[in-house]
Amino acid sequence: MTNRAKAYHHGDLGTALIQEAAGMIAEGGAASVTMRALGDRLGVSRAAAYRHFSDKNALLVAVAAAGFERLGERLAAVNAAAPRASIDRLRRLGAEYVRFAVENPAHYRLMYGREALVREELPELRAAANTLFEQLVEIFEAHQKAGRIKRQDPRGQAYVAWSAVHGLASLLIDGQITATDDVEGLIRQTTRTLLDGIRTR
Amino acid sequence: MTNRAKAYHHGDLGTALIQEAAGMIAEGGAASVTMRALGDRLGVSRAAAYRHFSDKNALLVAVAAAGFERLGERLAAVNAAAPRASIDRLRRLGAEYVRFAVENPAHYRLMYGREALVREELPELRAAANTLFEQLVEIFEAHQKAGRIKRQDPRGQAYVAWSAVHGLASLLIDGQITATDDVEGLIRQTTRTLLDGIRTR
DNA sequence: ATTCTTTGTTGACGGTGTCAACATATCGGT
DNA sequence: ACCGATATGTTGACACCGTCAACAAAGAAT
Repeated sequence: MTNRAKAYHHGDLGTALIQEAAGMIAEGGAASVTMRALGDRLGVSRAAAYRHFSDKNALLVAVAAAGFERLGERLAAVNAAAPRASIDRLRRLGAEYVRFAVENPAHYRLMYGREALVREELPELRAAANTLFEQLVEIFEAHQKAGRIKRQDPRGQAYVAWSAVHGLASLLIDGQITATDDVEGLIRQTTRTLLDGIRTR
Repeated sequence: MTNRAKAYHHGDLGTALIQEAAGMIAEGGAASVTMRALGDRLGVSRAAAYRHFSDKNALLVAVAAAGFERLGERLAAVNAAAPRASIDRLRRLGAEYVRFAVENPAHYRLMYGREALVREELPELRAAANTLFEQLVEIFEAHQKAGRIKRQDPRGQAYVAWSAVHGLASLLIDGQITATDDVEGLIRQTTRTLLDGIRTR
């Protein structure tokens, strides 16, 4: 009793809503998430969610935030597994980033797109995205000190790298690249080209 | 009479719908486009559009197609203005691409995103996007023959380049890059890094 | 002039997010 | 053990949305 996590009638709706919504997004895209359908799936009425989230938008923001957490964990795992700060580690990070996006297309779109989420200030999401980005900047700074990559604004370098992987991920996700070709090869070519442009000669 | 363009009651609704919808997208995003609001703006009823487009989706597809046309024109202008096939021309093309996206954020999102447009086969859009991409591939092939860039699959090179500019455009558009910094500088750094990775040493 | 076809309007339907009013379950203090 | 307060869930209603069927009108064709 007083389980702290489970409470009241349903037992931690709120987190259940986030998980279920994430599942619906994975199955049918963000557009398939409906307050009514969501309630049905959880055996709860259509308005129940409003005791936990002010808005449908707020719920989706929470789902997106959970996505940032998962992405962060995967990148951290790569960081831990790869040999000490090397160009190869950068390559692996980029590849893992794109893989996450391709494996969770609708979720990734929700995280970074402005279509499904309202424009308002979303400090929660901004913070999550920023944390990831700042880590990337630090990695570039470390590589600069080690003399492996060109000395220039590391923030700019991070933006460029992020743009490349985000762009590839987006084009794959949105079906712009008819990706029956091997995706891994494309990822490899992208990271290699990018790092060739950044590393010292 | 029989003006061929203007006809019947309104006078070429259809193209008027496309233009007005494009205007609404520019002003308030794709979500602000509503059959009712669209009709009001054109002094026409909510269902009038259905004599010209089978669907709201079909209308948006037409708007997106018009966007591809405008983008194509701008890139063609750069192509015509820049000195004969040079690395600098590549740089200018990339920069112009990103500028178009930043100047028409919602329209660009509509063109390349999968959020507002339904997943169905959209041969019209695919053809428009493909035309642009194939031109890019040809440019890379020409540069390879001239020995200015590395000899490898030009299609892959084109994908990488496209990913970089598309990624940068998307991050800027969706407010992921707090772009109070000079955007032009970021564009320059991106294209320079990318080309450094592609060109011969 | 009459008919046909194209174009536009109106009313209606089901679906959506959201809110106010209501109902109930749990908690905290006594 | 009770009881009020609070947190949680339900129901009915509203406005808005895309879309369709039935209707009206305007131009084209004969």
